[in-house]
Amino acid sequence: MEVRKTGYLLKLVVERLRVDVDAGLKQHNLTWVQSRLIGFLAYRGGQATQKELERFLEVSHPTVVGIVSRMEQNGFVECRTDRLDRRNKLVSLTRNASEVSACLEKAMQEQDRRMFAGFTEGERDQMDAFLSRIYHNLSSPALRPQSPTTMNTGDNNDQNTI
Amino acid sequence: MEVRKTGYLLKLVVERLRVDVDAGLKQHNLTWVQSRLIGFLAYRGGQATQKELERFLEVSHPTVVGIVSRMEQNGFVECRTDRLDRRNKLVSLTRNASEVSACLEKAMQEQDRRMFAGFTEGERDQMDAFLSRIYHNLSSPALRPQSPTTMNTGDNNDQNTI
DNA sequence: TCTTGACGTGTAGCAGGCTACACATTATAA
DNA sequence: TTATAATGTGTAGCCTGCTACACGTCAAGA
Repeated sequence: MEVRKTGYLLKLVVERLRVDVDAGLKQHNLTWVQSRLIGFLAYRGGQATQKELERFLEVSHPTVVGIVSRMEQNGFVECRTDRLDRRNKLVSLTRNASEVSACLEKAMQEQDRRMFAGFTEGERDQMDAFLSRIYHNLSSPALRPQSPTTMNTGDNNDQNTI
Repeated sequence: MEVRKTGYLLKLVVERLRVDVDAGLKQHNLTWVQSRLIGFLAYRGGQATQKELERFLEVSHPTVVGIVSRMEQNGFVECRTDRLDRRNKLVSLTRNASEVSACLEKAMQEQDRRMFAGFTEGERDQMDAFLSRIYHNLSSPALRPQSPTTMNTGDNNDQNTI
């Protein structure tokens, strides 16, 4: 049976990764994407607009709205309107979240260690290179004869340093 | 900033892959997982129980229930109770789905070609090997000092030939 | 100034994923 | 035979993701 190809293997690995990360994060009452949001805010000095979160997380804006509102409800972030541009909604870390933030960084490193146990430096680099090539293959609409849908394909987010 | 690691790169690639596949499948009013379900049923001669689907798709049973009921509503599958074991729910392809099935196989091959454009045979093999190693690293509970949660870690589905 | 467009956000509704619980049916053991 | 366990399915409720649409705010041009 030809169904289980590399693409599916990729999906399996990512799902396993998500489960794994979520398991470690459960004690903090956080999910993967939420922890990434906290990491980003911490890096940014504790504050960002939803638009910036959207670009960093690379998800749609309604998704950000949902995540932020849940995190606000759980006391991880606070929101207020930007006085300089009232369109912007400023999201900032609460004291509680800032304390959690340090643990998260450690947990991520542990995760990373686990994931690549037995890998040499060169193998990791090669893996990254493969993934980047695949990503770019899938991003380029040029090689795409089958369905010329005018989808989000030409999205100009490709300045991402992936 | 140390947030964009290989794990995240993996996630990005898979997301891109999903978007790409869904775009091609949209014309058939199907999603990725639905197309995989059809592929499996076709391979199985057109029929399987929900439990078998669950194992093949590697998702939870409520997820299967949702997918099957949506596909039933859209006329891709039909369901009936197994007379030999009334616990089983037999899911079978409709004539319509069988016709679509052939297109899907072709689309998947095209997808695969696109994804690995520029890869040598050896590089593909290496990629697969890397992914398998990562998968197993994440699956083994031995290397896991941080949170000894009694989660689904020890799941004995590891006879999967990944 | 006023209109028009761009931009950031919010809401509705959907698909796919999960856990936890409930229930019917079958298998097994006492 | 009957009680109990295992098995397959269903339901409730949650989170993450999407598209499509609506709305307020700011910017730029007429």
